[in-house]
Amino acid sequence: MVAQRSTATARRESIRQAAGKRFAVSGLHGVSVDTIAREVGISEAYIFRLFGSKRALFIDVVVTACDELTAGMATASEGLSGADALTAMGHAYVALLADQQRLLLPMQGYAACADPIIRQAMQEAFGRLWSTAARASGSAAADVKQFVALGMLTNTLAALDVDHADANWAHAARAFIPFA
Amino acid sequence: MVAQRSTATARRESIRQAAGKRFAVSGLHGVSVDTIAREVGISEAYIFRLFGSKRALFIDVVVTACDELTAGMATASEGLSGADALTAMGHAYVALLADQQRLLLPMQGYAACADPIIRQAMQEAFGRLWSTAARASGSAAADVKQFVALGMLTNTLAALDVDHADANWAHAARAFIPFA
DNA sequence: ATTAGTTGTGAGTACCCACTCACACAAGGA
DNA sequence: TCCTTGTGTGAGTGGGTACTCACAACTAAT
Repeated sequence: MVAQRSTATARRESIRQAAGKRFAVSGLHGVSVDTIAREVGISEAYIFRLFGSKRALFIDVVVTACDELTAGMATASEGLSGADALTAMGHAYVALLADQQRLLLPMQGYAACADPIIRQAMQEAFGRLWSTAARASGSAAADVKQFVALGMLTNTLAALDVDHADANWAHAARAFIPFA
Repeated sequence: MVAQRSTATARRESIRQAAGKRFAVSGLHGVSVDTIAREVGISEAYIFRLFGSKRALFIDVVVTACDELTAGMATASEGLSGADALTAMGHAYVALLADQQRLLLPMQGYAACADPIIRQAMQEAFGRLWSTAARASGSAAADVKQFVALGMLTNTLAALDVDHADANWAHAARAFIPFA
């Protein structure tokens, strides 16, 4: 019973899509490989053939999400510097942020850092993000840290689903979001 | 074979200790109730008797950690207001932060927010933290958000174990920490 | 048509998990 | 002495989990 043949490359991509969606909300240990396989419409065994292990798939997906954020910010700040660059990156961040998955995946990556191999990968990805922000903005280290900190707060608010929460603090938190 | 009798209250407390330690690094799904039970030196069954479910234990431990942070900040800022209050709370945060567990537990709570019951509890705990910061500092909403954002960044850096990382961005990140 | 390479799976294996329940042991009061 | 109350567990149950492997089916080139 073979529904539809595909190339390994294309399969890998649909697996990444489904895995990203699931890992983002449930984390590494909150979803089984079989669940992801069913969503893609293939067998569990084939995921292991294509990615080797659940951990490898997780790292692939999470690091990609981080690097997309980094790349988006680098593009946005091209030709700018200092506060202008940070503002531009902030806008880029907000634009990417419409897709909550991109915020939740890094957070699930941080949460899974008990595993040394995942931690190593996350340190590198976070380092690229930080360095990109630092390079673009010039030398104002304090601004960079505030910028990255706002990003982390945004991740947290996404996890808390503050958009659908109704409380005083939630309104206050939402109000800040377009952080330029 | 009964090693040592104890009161339920005391048992609950040692379970919270062990569970906090494990949940902090591995998250809700990264550790089994049996592992925690062995660490305490009791049977798995007794944990379920005392806490009802793994989720209830997780919420208990994580929300307690959040509220300890909140309480610490409230105490530190007593009698102060505005920037002074935020500075005092920052110092209090740094003091509590020596125990990384207290930072990692909230983050594991955010990461587990796919579960609506956990999300509800985390929203409330986060709301108390935010409101406390807001009340203490007066009305400068922007400052409050920056303050909370730095806290979130600190959580992330703890997860990444930046203290033991050796890279340019890691040095820069560490440099900021005593954020007054 | 045969071969060789790639895509894909069914059926495991060996173990782990949250949770339950009937029951045991201890201690104080009547 | 019995009885109640609270502390504690052994032995499950039913289902899940990551991962493996022998093998099938399709495709393209010779």
